[in-house]
Amino acid sequence: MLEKVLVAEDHQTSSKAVAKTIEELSIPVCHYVYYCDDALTRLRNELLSGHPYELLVSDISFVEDHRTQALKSGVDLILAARALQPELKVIVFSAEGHPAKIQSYFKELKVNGYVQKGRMDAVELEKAVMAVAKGQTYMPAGIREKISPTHSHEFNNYDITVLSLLAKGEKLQDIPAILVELGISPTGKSSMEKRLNHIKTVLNFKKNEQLIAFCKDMGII
Amino acid sequence: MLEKVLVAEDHQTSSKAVAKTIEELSIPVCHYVYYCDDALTRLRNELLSGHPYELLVSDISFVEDHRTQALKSGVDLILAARALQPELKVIVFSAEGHPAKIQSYFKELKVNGYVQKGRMDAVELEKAVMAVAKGQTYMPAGIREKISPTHSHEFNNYDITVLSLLAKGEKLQDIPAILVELGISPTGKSSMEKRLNHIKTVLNFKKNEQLIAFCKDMGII
DNA sequence: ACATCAATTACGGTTTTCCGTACAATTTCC
DNA sequence: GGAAATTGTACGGAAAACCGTAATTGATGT
Repeated sequence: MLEKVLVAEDHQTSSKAVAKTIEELSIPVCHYVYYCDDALTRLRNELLSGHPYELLVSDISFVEDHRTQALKSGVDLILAARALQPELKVIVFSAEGHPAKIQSYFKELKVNGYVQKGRMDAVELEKAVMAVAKGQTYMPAGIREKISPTHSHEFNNYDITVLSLLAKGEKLQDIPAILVELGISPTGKSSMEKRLNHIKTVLNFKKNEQLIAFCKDMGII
Repeated sequence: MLEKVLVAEDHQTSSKAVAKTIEELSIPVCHYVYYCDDALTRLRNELLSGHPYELLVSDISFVEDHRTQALKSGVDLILAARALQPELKVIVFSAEGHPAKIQSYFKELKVNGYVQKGRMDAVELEKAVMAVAKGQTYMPAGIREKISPTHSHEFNNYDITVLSLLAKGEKLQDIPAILVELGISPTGKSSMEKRLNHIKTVLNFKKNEQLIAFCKDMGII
C-alpha cells in the first residue's frame, strides 16, 4: 500500500473529509492543502528531502481569491507535478461529470484515476486509491461507454478558439482577422466554415447555436 | 440558538463535514441525508411527531443515480419543504457562484442564507447558521454589488422555450410553427425576434450564439 | 360603439451566414 | 523532381437572419 499522500482541494469541508478517508485506509502520512501552489511547494520539498509523496489527490477547479496563484487549476498543478516527479501517481477528485472532460484527463494528463464527487465519493475514492496503489487505473463506472460514437469529435485548440469567439458574440466574418492576430491558422473564412461544417456533420448538428450549447454542456468551452 | 438541523447534500465527503461543523456550534441535533426525497420525508415525520426541524441546509444540484427521485434538485426540495412547513429556515450550500443564480434563490425561494462551497466554507457556514438563528439573512460578501443592472434580465417561460429550441438546432423561421403546437404565445416570428433582440440589448450581447452560451453558463437552459 | 393604446404580426430590404465550386498552396510519396 | 493527395483560400449564388416599418389585432376606458 501507499505510504504518503497529498490532497489538493480548495473546499474546506471536502478537504478534511478526503484526508480522513485516506487515513482510514491506514496510509500513515496524508497532508492536505487548499492551494495549487502550496501543493507544488510541498511536492518539491518532500522530493528534495528524499521522502517524496507517492500519490496526489487533486481537484480540478480552484476558486480564485486574494492569494494570487501561479497554478490556476488542477490541470496546471498536475502538469507541473509530473514535470517535477514523473512517477507520481495522480487521482483527480472533481465534480466534473462531462465525459469528454474526464477522458481528456486520462488522455492529456495521464492521470491514474478519476473520482467524481457524489453520493458515494468516499467509497469510490477508497477503491480508486487501492487500485492505483496496485498500479492499476481507476475509471468511474461506464465512462468509456458514455462517450458514444456519434459524439466523437476531437476538439482541438483551433476549434476551441473559434467556438469561444463565436460564444463571445463575434461575427463569423470578423473571426479571420482575429485569428490572424492570435497567430492561429488556418485563418481563411472558408477554412473556418469548412471546419465548423465538418464538426456539425460529425455530430449531426444543424446550427451553430446547437454546437455552442453542446460545447457548454461538455465543458469544452 | 437552534436545536435541530437537517442537512441535505449528496456529496458524501461534504455531507459529514457539514454536519460536523453544525455540531461544533453546539446544536444538539443534526441529521444528514443524501437524497432530496429522504429530506422531505424526514421533515414531514419530525413535523408530525411534534419536534420539527428548525433549519434545512441544502445543496442545489443533486446527481441522479439509480434511485428515482420525485424531487430532482434542491430547488424542488426547498419549495416542497416550505409548502409543508412555511416557517422553516433554509440555508443553501452550493458551489454555484453566479450572482444571478444566487439572487434567484433569495428572490424565488426566499431562502435565509447562502454559502458558497470554497476555501473558507466551513467558517462561512458557521456565520450563516448563527445569523439565521438570530433571524437574520446571510448573503455572501459582495453579492448584491455584483449584480450589475446591465446584466439583469428575467428569463420567463417563453424565453426559455425559444432559447431551448434554438439550442436544439431549430431554425428561427421554423420556431413559430413549433410554438403554435406547444400553445405558447406569442407565436409570430417578429415577436420572437423582437424578444430576442430585447434580451440581447439588455445584456449587451451581439449574437444568438453568445446568448446561448450565457444561458448555458447560468443554467437557464 | 368608438377611440386609444399596447401588443402582436406581416412585410421587405439589408446584412450575414451557408454552402458549393474552383483555384492555390503545401505536403507526401514514389 | 514531379505527380498526387491533402489542406487552405477565394468567390458567388442561395438561404437565413437581422432590423426597421407598417398593418393588424386586442384589450381598456369612456
